[in-house]
Amino acid sequence: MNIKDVSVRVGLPAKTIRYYEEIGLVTPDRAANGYRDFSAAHVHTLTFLARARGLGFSVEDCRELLALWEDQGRESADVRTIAQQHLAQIEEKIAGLQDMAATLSDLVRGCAGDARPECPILQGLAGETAQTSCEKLP
Amino acid sequence: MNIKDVSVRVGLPAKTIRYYEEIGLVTPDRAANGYRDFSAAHVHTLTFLARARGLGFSVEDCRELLALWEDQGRESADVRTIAQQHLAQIEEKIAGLQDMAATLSDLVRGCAGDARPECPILQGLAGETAQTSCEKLP
DNA sequence: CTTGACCTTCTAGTGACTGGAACCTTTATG
DNA sequence: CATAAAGGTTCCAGTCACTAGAAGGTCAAG
Repeated sequence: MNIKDVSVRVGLPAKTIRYYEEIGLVTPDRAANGYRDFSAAHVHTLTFLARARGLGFSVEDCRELLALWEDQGRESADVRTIAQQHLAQIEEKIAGLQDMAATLSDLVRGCAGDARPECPILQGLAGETAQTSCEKLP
Repeated sequence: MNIKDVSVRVGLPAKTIRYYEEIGLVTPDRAANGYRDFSAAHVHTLTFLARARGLGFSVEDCRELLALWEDQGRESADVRTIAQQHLAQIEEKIAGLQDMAATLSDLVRGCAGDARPECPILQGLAGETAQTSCEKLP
């Protein structure tokens, strides 16, 4: 199967697939004309990669997961450990973003959004308290 | 003020501050010996940057916000617009991550974490249903 | 035979830094 | 006064995971 068909099937840009070959995540065969030739197994691997990357696993995580995936003798505990670590990271990220969102929406809520130059958002970003006075600056 | 002191004060690595100068976000003076010399205003700008970046604004967002911040005549509506767009982006990200977390924790929950080679996590990542059978593969 | 859609490789750019080398200046200490 | 350390400077290269674009080869349809 040529790269474009694979690309459509697994939902990854052709460029990305070539890149994955470059870094050794897939190694498609080559046809006589030099075109990459992907087997069903390669497509399966790429589907795996697309999904894992979509779930936020880093490429190096993916490499590890792929190795486990292809290793018939691996312990599912290893996989579970990686997944759990990753889950913890995601949850941390979510918490961080929620913090951000809360701060930002506080700032937005305090902002009249009119033509006056006083803007609580900028004041907030500048580290001031969200009041109009500037006298307490350090 | 020398770069290290600024670095400590605003909580940005010296390298980052130099980088911000390179891309034109701050332009500290220079002492006779060639050292960067930061005024209180520069420190204030960097504090602003640290905070805005910490809230996830891109450097280009920051450039825009800085311009608004320094523009006495700007409309607070402009700032509000940027902040709201950003807030929307953050909320999208959170939703995406929550999706991920849900999928992953489903997978983790389904995984015995023992020594058997069947692993629902890998099966899930491979796009299979989380059952032990492989017969329904496309 | 030509057109257009593919394919190939290669180089370079992105964002937002970060690390390291090579060298200069200031300050404290023996 | 010599020296060592702790700071400063510039510049080049690397990170991550692609992405863009150029220059050229190949293939199927009309």
